[in-house]
Amino acid sequence: MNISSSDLKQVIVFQRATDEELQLILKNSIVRMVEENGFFFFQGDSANYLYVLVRGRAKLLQASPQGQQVSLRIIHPWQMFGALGAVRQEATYPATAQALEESSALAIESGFLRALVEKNPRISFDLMTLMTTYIQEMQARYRELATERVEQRVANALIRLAGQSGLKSSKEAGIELSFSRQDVAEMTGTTLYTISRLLSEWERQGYIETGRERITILKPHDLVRIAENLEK
Amino acid sequence: MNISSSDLKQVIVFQRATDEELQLILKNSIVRMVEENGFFFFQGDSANYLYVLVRGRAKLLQASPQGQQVSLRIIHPWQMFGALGAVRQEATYPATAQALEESSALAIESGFLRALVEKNPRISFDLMTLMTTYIQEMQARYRELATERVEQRVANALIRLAGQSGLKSSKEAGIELSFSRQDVAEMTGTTLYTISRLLSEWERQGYIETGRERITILKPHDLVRIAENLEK
DNA sequence: ATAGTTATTTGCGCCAGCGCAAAGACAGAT
DNA sequence: ATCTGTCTTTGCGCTGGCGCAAATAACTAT
Repeated sequence: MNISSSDLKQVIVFQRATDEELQLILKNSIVRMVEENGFFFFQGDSANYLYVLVRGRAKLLQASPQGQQVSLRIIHPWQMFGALGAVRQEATYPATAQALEESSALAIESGFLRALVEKNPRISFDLMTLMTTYIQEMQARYRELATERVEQRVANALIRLAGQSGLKSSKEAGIELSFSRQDVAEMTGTTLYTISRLLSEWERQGYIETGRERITILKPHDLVRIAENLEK
Repeated sequence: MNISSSDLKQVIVFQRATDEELQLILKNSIVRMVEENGFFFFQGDSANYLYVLVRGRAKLLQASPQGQQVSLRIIHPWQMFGALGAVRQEATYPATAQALEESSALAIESGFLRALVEKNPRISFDLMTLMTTYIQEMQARYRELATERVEQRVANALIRLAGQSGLKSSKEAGIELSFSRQDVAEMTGTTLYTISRLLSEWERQGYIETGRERITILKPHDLVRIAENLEK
């Protein structure tokens, strides 16, 4: 896998970096390949690298002391992950990054990134802006988890996923998502069983079509209606 | 209320600002006084100011479209709030800030802050570091809400509040917190009724003592035990 | 094909927590 | 001292969602 500096421009935080800086980033990083279900790093590992996904898909997980886990975010190509730990010196990753399918990521040395951020205020500002969007998204999801019922949370999660990763497959065929029931449960703070029952019901209603590790959204508008939950 | 530049050094993000910068900050800001239950800003307002609380206590709320609300954070003196909106140009506040008691805050013009951040990389870096702590806290609370039972979440919330705002009142008398049952419910994603029942039970057990808008922690260690929930 | 592995579905019983309603407690104002 | 508004408590019934268990379906490797 060869990565050029023009590829790196797809990373929001590097959009305003100079070509020299991009070259330097490439020089101070390595590509790591991870097979399906493999890990880029674990919660608690010392945060020596910041990653940019270049191929595949991954998820960011947080585990409770008892071992239950929630999914914080799905990572798509050219998105950064592990940046939180990388900003502060001697930090550890607050979450685990696991590949959903065979994936590759550029691993940039944390120390190098810190130096870069110090020298280039535009990169620093863009990274900060990215962080504000994370905070807002987490706040919104927190509110959702606290105030909304499972139906609405799941509808919202599917809508969000459709917007991020949805491939409009052959026309009329709907938006296809590749996630297991367990994955969706971890994203919405519920259980595998409840998701299975809910998706079955939605399939009966004709809103979606399901398969093994696959959900195809046929009627996005109906999901939006459920997410908004006008009646109580 | 007169604020000196040395007061401002208590603000984490301004610790490494120069005296000149601090003077400039004061020159570009005004003090706003808000009575109990009053608002500094509402979710959706255009984010023209970033605030630093100088006196009193406030909470940051996020409301659902149906009007239910959750508390995202309790704000104590010399903490910043409304910073998220202030970083990006033409943003709106993602949450509402309401005073828990008569409070004053320094309102700093967003545009001025943006300029300051651009000029002083240390401030920018410290602000970014502060944001990483918010993200981590929100992620941790999200996980907690998704995986833990009410008892544990409430115990955790009280422990957190005790650490932040707890006054060790007269020795042996425990740590006193001033929050209504409704406040605690909004912090933990549950209801007024459940909090009331739970606190009554804990009072019977002797862990806490309660009153109108008051919770006194007598046995912090027992709360920690509940929060950790070793048995299922 | 066949066997083994992993993902999904569904019946069933259960209970944590919700939320109404009404009573009680507390604090401030007149 | 009494009134008024707000906060808190508690009985009661209910239900959304959990989670076990067992069957079934779908994919993988031999």
